[in-house]
Amino acid sequence: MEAQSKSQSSYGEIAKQIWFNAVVISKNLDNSLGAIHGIGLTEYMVLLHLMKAQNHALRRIDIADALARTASGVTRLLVPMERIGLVEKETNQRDARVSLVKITPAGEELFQNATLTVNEKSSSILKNLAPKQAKTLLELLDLL
Amino acid sequence: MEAQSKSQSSYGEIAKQIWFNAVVISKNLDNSLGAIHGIGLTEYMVLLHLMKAQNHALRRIDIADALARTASGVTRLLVPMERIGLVEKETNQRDARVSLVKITPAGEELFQNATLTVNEKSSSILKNLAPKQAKTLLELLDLL
DNA sequence: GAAATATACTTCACTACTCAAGTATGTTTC
DNA sequence: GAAACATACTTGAGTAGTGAAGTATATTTC
Repeated sequence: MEAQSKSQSSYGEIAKQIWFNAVVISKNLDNSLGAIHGIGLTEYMVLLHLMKAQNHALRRIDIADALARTASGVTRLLVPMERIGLVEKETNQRDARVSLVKITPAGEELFQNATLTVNEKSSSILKNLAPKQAKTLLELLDLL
Repeated sequence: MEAQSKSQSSYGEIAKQIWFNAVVISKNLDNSLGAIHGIGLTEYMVLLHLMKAQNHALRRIDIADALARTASGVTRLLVPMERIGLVEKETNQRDARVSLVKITPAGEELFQNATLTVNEKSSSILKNLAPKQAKTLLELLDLL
Protein backbone atom coordinates (compact mmCIF):
# COMPACT_ATOMS: atom_id res chain seq x y z
CA MET A 1 0.00 0.00 0.00
CA GLU A 2 1.66 3.20 -1.11
CA ALA A 3 0.74 6.60 0.32
CA GLN A 4 -2.58 7.77 -1.04
CA SER A 5 -4.71 10.86 -0.80
CA LYS A 6 -4.04 11.36 2.89
CA SER A 7 -7.29 12.26 4.56
CA GLN A 8 -9.37 9.52 2.94
CA SER A 9 -6.97 6.64 3.35
CA SER A 10 -6.01 7.53 6.91
CA TYR A 11 -9.65 7.26 7.91
CA GLY A 12 -9.71 3.85 6.28
CA GLU A 13 -6.63 2.87 8.25
CA ILE A 14 -8.28 3.87 11.50
CA ALA A 15 -11.35 1.78 10.74
CA LYS A 16 -9.12 -1.20 10.00
CA GLN A 17 -7.09 -0.63 13.17
CA ILE A 18 -10.19 -0.38 15.32
CA TRP A 19 -11.57 -3.53 13.72
CA PHE A 20 -8.41 -5.54 14.25
CA ASN A 21 -7.71 -4.32 17.78
CA ALA A 22 -11.28 -5.02 18.71
CA VAL A 23 -11.10 -8.58 17.43
CA VAL A 24 -7.98 -9.21 19.49
CA ILE A 25 -9.24 -7.41 22.60
CA SER A 26 -12.64 -9.08 22.40
CA LYS A 27 -11.15 -12.54 22.08
CA ASN A 28 -8.80 -11.88 24.94
CA LEU A 29 -11.54 -10.64 27.26
CA ASP A 30 -13.92 -13.31 26.06
CA ASN A 31 -11.47 -16.10 26.81
CA SER A 32 -10.65 -14.77 30.27
CA LEU A 33 -14.30 -14.26 31.20
CA GLY A 34 -15.14 -17.71 29.90
CA ALA A 35 -12.31 -19.43 31.72
CA ILE A 36 -12.80 -17.63 35.05
CA HIS A 37 -16.51 -16.83 35.23
CA GLY A 38 -18.15 -19.02 32.60
CA ILE A 39 -19.66 -16.16 30.60
CA GLY A 40 -18.67 -14.47 27.35
CA LEU A 41 -17.97 -10.81 26.69
CA THR A 42 -21.44 -10.32 25.22
CA GLU A 43 -23.04 -11.75 28.35
CA TYR A 44 -20.86 -9.46 30.45
CA MET A 45 -22.04 -6.46 28.46
CA VAL A 46 -25.64 -7.49 29.08
CA LEU A 47 -25.01 -7.55 32.81
CA LEU A 48 -23.21 -4.21 32.60
CA HIS A 49 -26.15 -2.52 30.93
CA LEU A 50 -28.63 -4.10 33.34
CA MET A 51 -26.58 -2.77 36.27
CA LYS A 52 -26.57 0.71 34.76
CA ALA A 53 -30.33 0.65 34.18
CA GLN A 54 -32.97 1.95 36.57
CA ASN A 55 -34.35 -0.89 38.67
CA HIS A 56 -31.68 -3.11 37.08
CA ALA A 57 -34.14 -4.15 34.38
CA LEU A 58 -34.41 -3.51 30.65
CA ARG A 59 -36.58 -4.46 27.71
CA ARG A 60 -34.98 -6.96 25.38
CA ILE A 61 -34.93 -4.43 22.60
CA ASP A 62 -33.01 -1.94 24.73
CA ILE A 63 -30.37 -4.58 25.31
CA ALA A 64 -30.22 -5.19 21.58
CA ASP A 65 -29.62 -1.47 20.97
CA ALA A 66 -27.05 -1.19 23.72
CA LEU A 67 -25.02 -4.07 22.28
CA ALA A 68 -25.60 -3.35 18.60
CA ARG A 69 -27.29 -6.73 18.23
CA THR A 70 -30.66 -7.76 16.83
CA ALA A 71 -33.73 -8.62 18.89
CA SER A 72 -33.51 -12.24 17.82
CA GLY A 73 -29.86 -12.42 18.86
CA VAL A 74 -30.84 -11.12 22.30
CA THR A 75 -33.60 -13.71 22.63
CA ARG A 76 -31.12 -16.51 22.02
CA LEU A 77 -28.45 -14.92 24.18
CA LEU A 78 -30.73 -14.67 27.21
CA VAL A 79 -31.92 -18.28 27.17
CA PRO A 80 -28.79 -19.74 28.78
CA MET A 81 -28.35 -16.68 31.03
CA GLU A 82 -31.82 -17.28 32.41
CA ARG A 83 -31.21 -20.98 32.73
CA ILE A 84 -28.14 -20.45 34.91
CA GLY A 85 -29.96 -17.83 36.95
CA LEU A 86 -28.11 -14.63 36.03
CA VAL A 87 -31.25 -12.86 34.85
CA GLU A 88 -34.99 -13.43 35.16
CA LYS A 89 -38.11 -12.45 33.25
CA GLU A 90 -40.49 -9.81 34.50
CA THR A 91 -43.70 -8.83 32.84
CA ASN A 92 -44.73 -5.27 32.22
CA GLN A 93 -48.28 -4.57 33.37
CA ARG A 94 -48.77 -1.70 30.97
CA ASP A 95 -47.60 -3.49 27.86
CA ALA A 96 -48.05 -7.20 27.50
CA ARG A 97 -45.74 -7.34 24.52
CA VAL A 98 -42.76 -6.45 26.66
CA SER A 99 -40.76 -9.10 28.45
CA LEU A 100 -38.46 -7.27 30.84
CA VAL A 101 -35.08 -8.71 31.73
CA LYS A 102 -33.94 -8.24 35.31
CA ILE A 103 -30.59 -9.08 36.81
CA THR A 104 -30.69 -11.47 39.77
CA PRO A 105 -28.57 -11.23 42.94
CA ALA A 106 -26.46 -14.09 41.54
CA GLY A 107 -26.07 -12.09 38.33
CA GLU A 108 -24.99 -9.01 40.27
CA GLU A 109 -22.41 -10.96 42.19
CA LEU A 110 -21.00 -12.52 39.05
CA PHE A 111 -20.93 -9.09 37.43
CA GLN A 112 -18.89 -7.60 40.28
CA ASN A 113 -16.34 -10.39 40.07
CA ALA A 114 -16.22 -10.33 36.30
CA THR A 115 -15.63 -6.58 36.35
CA LEU A 116 -12.41 -7.15 38.26
CA THR A 117 -11.27 -9.55 35.54
CA VAL A 118 -12.26 -7.15 32.77
CA ASN A 119 -10.37 -4.27 34.37
CA GLU A 120 -7.32 -6.39 35.00
CA LYS A 121 -7.25 -7.83 31.49
CA SER A 122 -7.93 -4.43 29.97
CA SER A 123 -5.05 -2.78 31.73
CA SER A 124 -2.74 -5.59 30.67
CA ILE A 125 -3.84 -5.14 27.06
CA LEU A 126 -3.48 -1.38 27.33
CA LYS A 127 -0.29 -1.39 29.37
CA ASN A 128 1.63 0.43 26.66
CA LEU A 129 -0.49 3.52 27.17
CA ALA A 130 0.37 6.14 29.75
CA PRO A 131 -2.65 7.23 31.81
CA LYS A 132 -2.83 10.49 29.93
CA GLN A 133 -2.77 8.69 26.58
CA ALA A 134 -5.47 6.35 27.81
CA LYS A 135 -7.64 9.33 28.68
CA THR A 136 -7.07 10.82 25.23
CA LEU A 137 -7.94 7.52 23.55
CA LEU A 138 -11.20 7.27 25.50
CA GLU A 139 -12.13 10.84 24.58
CA LEU A 140 -11.45 10.20 20.90
CA LEU A 141 -13.46 6.98 20.93
CA ASP A 142 -16.31 8.84 22.56
CA LEU A 143 -16.36 11.25 19.64
CA LEU A 144 -17.14 8.44 17.23
CA MET B 1 -21.66 2.75 37.88
CA GLU B 2 -20.13 5.16 40.35
CA ALA B 3 -16.60 6.51 40.00
CA GLN B 4 -14.08 3.83 40.96
CA SER B 5 -10.33 3.60 41.42
CA LYS B 6 -9.58 5.68 38.39
CA SER B 7 -6.71 4.04 36.56
CA GLN B 8 -8.15 0.51 36.63
CA SER B 9 -11.70 1.30 35.67
CA SER B 10 -10.75 3.75 32.96
CA TYR B 11 -8.81 0.96 31.24
CA GLY B 12 -11.92 -1.17 31.46
CA GLU B 13 -13.94 1.65 29.92
CA ILE B 14 -11.55 1.86 27.00
CA ALA B 15 -11.81 -1.84 26.32
CA LYS B 16 -15.61 -1.59 26.37
CA GLN B 17 -15.53 1.47 24.10
CA ILE B 18 -13.24 -0.22 21.60
CA TRP B 19 -15.46 -3.30 21.64
CA PHE B 20 -18.65 -1.36 21.08
CA ASN B 21 -17.28 0.99 18.45
CA ALA B 22 -15.79 -1.94 16.63
CA VAL B 23 -19.10 -3.80 16.54
CA VAL B 24 -20.81 -0.76 15.08
CA ILE B 25 -18.04 0.11 12.62
CA SER B 26 -17.66 -3.51 11.52
CA LYS B 27 -21.35 -3.92 10.87
CA ASN B 28 -21.49 -0.66 9.01
CA LEU B 29 -18.55 -1.55 6.77
CA ASP B 30 -19.71 -5.13 6.42
CA ASN B 31 -23.17 -4.05 5.25
CA SER B 32 -21.81 -1.57 2.74
CA LEU B 33 -19.27 -3.98 1.34
CA GLY B 34 -21.92 -6.68 1.12
CA ALA B 35 -24.48 -4.46 -0.59
CA ILE B 36 -22.07 -2.86 -3.08
CA HIS B 37 -19.40 -5.49 -3.72
CA GLY B 38 -20.84 -8.76 -2.46
CA ILE B 39 -18.09 -9.47 0.08
CA GLY B 40 -17.88 -9.07 3.84
CA LEU B 41 -15.37 -7.14 5.90
CA THR B 42 -13.43 -10.31 6.69
CA GLU B 43 -13.12 -11.10 2.99
CA TYR B 44 -11.98 -7.54 2.37
CA MET B 45 -9.30 -7.91 5.00
CA VAL B 46 -8.10 -11.10 3.32
CA LEU B 47 -7.73 -9.24 0.03
CA LEU B 48 -5.98 -6.37 1.80
CA HIS B 49 -3.38 -8.65 3.31
CA LEU B 50 -2.87 -10.49 0.05
CA MET B 51 -2.28 -7.16 -1.72
CA LYS B 52 0.27 -6.17 0.89
CA ALA B 53 2.11 -9.48 0.59
CA GLN B 54 5.08 -10.18 -1.65
CA ASN B 55 3.91 -11.80 -4.86
CA HIS B 56 0.33 -11.19 -3.66
CA ALA B 57 0.26 -14.65 -2.10
CA LEU B 58 0.19 -15.96 1.47
CA ARG B 59 -0.05 -19.22 3.36
CA ARG B 60 -3.42 -19.88 4.93
CA ILE B 61 -1.90 -19.73 8.36
CA ASP B 62 -0.47 -16.27 7.72
CA ILE B 63 -3.94 -15.06 6.81
CA ALA B 64 -5.27 -16.56 10.02
CA ASP B 65 -2.66 -14.65 12.02
CA ALA B 66 -3.25 -11.42 10.17
CA LEU B 67 -6.98 -11.54 10.87
CA ALA B 68 -6.84 -13.04 14.36
CA ARG B 69 -8.78 -16.07 13.13
CA THR B 70 -8.08 -19.80 13.30
CA ALA B 71 -6.71 -21.92 10.47
CA SER B 72 -10.01 -23.75 10.17
CA GLY B 73 -11.92 -20.49 9.95
CA VAL B 74 -9.65 -19.45 7.08
CA THR B 75 -10.20 -22.73 5.26
CA ARG B 76 -13.95 -22.19 5.36
CA LEU B 77 -13.67 -18.51 4.53
CA LEU B 78 -11.65 -19.13 1.39
CA VAL B 79 -13.98 -21.71 -0.14
CA PRO B 80 -16.52 -19.21 -1.49
CA MET B 81 -13.80 -16.67 -2.32
CA GLU B 82 -12.15 -19.26 -4.50
CA ARG B 83 -15.45 -20.29 -6.01
CA ILE B 84 -16.22 -16.75 -7.16
CA GLY B 85 -12.68 -16.33 -8.46
CA LEU B 86 -11.23 -13.73 -6.08
CA VAL B 87 -8.34 -15.97 -5.04
CA GLU B 88 -6.76 -19.16 -6.29
CA LYS B 89 -4.68 -21.98 -4.87
CA GLU B 90 -1.00 -22.29 -5.55
CA THR B 91 1.18 -25.12 -4.39
CA ASN B 92 4.52 -24.60 -2.77
CA GLN B 93 7.22 -26.80 -4.32
CA ARG B 94 9.37 -26.80 -1.21
CA ASP B 95 6.65 -27.76 1.23
CA ALA B 96 3.74 -29.92 0.14
CA ARG B 97 1.81 -29.14 3.32
CA VAL B 98 1.41 -25.54 2.28
CA SER B 99 -1.47 -24.41 0.12
CA LEU B 100 -0.71 -20.85 -0.90
CA VAL B 101 -3.52 -18.40 -1.53
CA LYS B 102 -3.03 -15.96 -4.37
CA ILE B 103 -5.21 -13.04 -5.32
CA THR B 104 -6.51 -13.12 -8.91
CA PRO B 105 -6.82 -10.11 -11.26
CA ALA B 106 -10.56 -10.15 -10.56
CA GLY B 107 -9.76 -10.12 -6.85
CA GLU B 108 -7.43 -7.16 -7.30
CA GLU B 109 -10.02 -5.21 -9.19
CA LEU B 110 -12.69 -5.88 -6.59
CA PHE B 111 -10.23 -4.89 -3.88
CA GLN B 112 -9.51 -1.54 -5.52
CA ASN B 113 -13.21 -0.74 -5.79
CA ALA B 114 -13.98 -2.00 -2.30
CA THR B 115 -11.19 0.16 -0.89
CA LEU B 116 -12.98 3.25 -2.16
CA THR B 117 -16.12 2.14 -0.31
CA VAL B 118 -14.18 1.39 2.86
CA ASN B 119 -12.49 4.77 2.82
CA GLU B 120 -15.72 6.60 2.13
CA LYS B 121 -17.66 4.76 4.82
CA SER B 122 -14.80 5.14 7.26
CA SER B 123 -14.62 8.86 6.87
CA SER B 124 -18.37 9.17 7.32
CA ILE B 125 -18.15 7.15 10.53
CA LEU B 126 -15.17 9.16 11.70
CA LYS B 127 -16.41 12.53 10.49
CA ASN B 128 -16.45 13.95 14.01
CA LEU B 129 -12.67 13.69 14.20
CA ALA B 130 -10.44 16.48 12.97
CA PRO B 131 -7.54 15.20 10.83
CA LYS B 132 -5.13 15.79 13.69
CA GLN B 133 -7.33 13.88 16.13
CA ALA B 134 -7.60 11.06 13.61
CA LYS B 135 -3.83 10.89 13.44
CA THR B 136 -3.58 10.78 17.22
CA LEU B 137 -6.19 8.02 17.42
CA LEU B 138 -4.32 5.93 14.89
CA GLU B 139 -1.06 6.37 16.81
CA LEU B 140 -2.69 5.35 20.07
CA LEU B 141 -4.29 2.30 18.50
CA ASP B 142 -0.93 1.33 17.06
CA LEU B 143 0.49 1.30 20.59
CA LEU B 144 -1.92 -1.44 21.61
C1' DG C 1 -64.98 0.85 17.23
C1' DA C 2 -63.00 -1.65 12.98
C1' DA C 3 -59.16 -1.54 9.98
C1' DA C 4 -54.55 -0.36 9.26
C1' DT C 5 -50.22 0.17 11.11
C1' DA C 6 -46.54 -0.16 14.52
C1' DT C 7 -43.95 -2.47 18.22
C1' DA C 8 -41.90 -6.34 21.11
C1' DC C 9 -40.71 -10.49 20.81
C1' DT C 10 -39.84 -15.50 18.94
C1' DT C 11 -38.84 -19.05 15.57
C1' DC C 12 -36.66 -20.93 11.40
C1' DA C 13 -33.11 -21.49 8.23
C1' DC C 14 -28.91 -19.84 7.39
C1' DT C 15 -23.74 -17.84 7.83
C1' DA C 16 -19.46 -17.36 10.23
C1' DC C 17 -16.99 -18.69 13.05
C1' DT C 18 -14.71 -22.10 17.08
C1' DC C 19 -12.26 -26.24 19.12
C1' DA C 20 -10.83 -31.03 18.82
C1' DA C 21 -9.47 -34.63 16.10
C1' DG C 22 -7.58 -36.35 11.85
C1' DT C 23 -4.37 -36.43 7.60
C1' DA C 24 -0.33 -35.47 5.28
C1' DT C 25 3.84 -33.75 5.12
C1' DG C 26 8.45 -31.98 7.16
C1' DT C 27 12.24 -31.79 10.72
C1' DT C 28 14.99 -33.47 14.44
C1' DT C 29 17.31 -36.88 17.06
C1' DC C 30 19.68 -40.94 17.93
C1' DG D 1 17.08 -44.09 8.44
C1' DA D 2 13.26 -45.06 11.97
C1' DA D 3 10.90 -42.93 15.71
C1' DA D 4 9.27 -38.89 17.73
C1' DC D 5 7.82 -34.54 17.20
C1' DA D 6 6.20 -30.29 14.72
C1' DT D 7 3.63 -27.83 11.15
C1' DA D 8 -0.08 -26.81 7.53
C1' DC D 9 -4.17 -27.78 6.58
C1' DT D 10 -9.14 -30.03 6.59
C1' DT D 11 -13.26 -32.01 8.61
C1' DG D 12 -17.07 -32.69 12.03
C1' DA D 13 -19.79 -31.09 15.66
C1' DG D 14 -21.06 -27.27 18.08
C1' DT D 15 -21.91 -21.95 19.41
C1' DA D 16 -23.21 -17.12 18.36
C1' DG D 17 -25.06 -14.49 15.65
C1' DT D 18 -28.22 -12.78 11.27
C1' DG D 19 -32.54 -11.63 8.33
C1' DA D 20 -37.18 -12.80 7.19
C1' DA D 21 -41.46 -14.34 8.56
C1' DG D 22 -44.80 -15.12 12.19
C1' DT D 23 -47.49 -14.07 16.69
C1' DA D 24 -49.42 -11.12 19.99
C1' DT D 25 -50.38 -6.83 21.67
C1' DA D 26 -50.75 -1.52 21.20
C1' DT D 27 -51.73 2.69 18.79
C1' DT D 28 -53.60 5.49 15.22
C1' DT D 29 -56.93 6.79 11.91
C1' DC D 30 -61.26 7.29 9.94
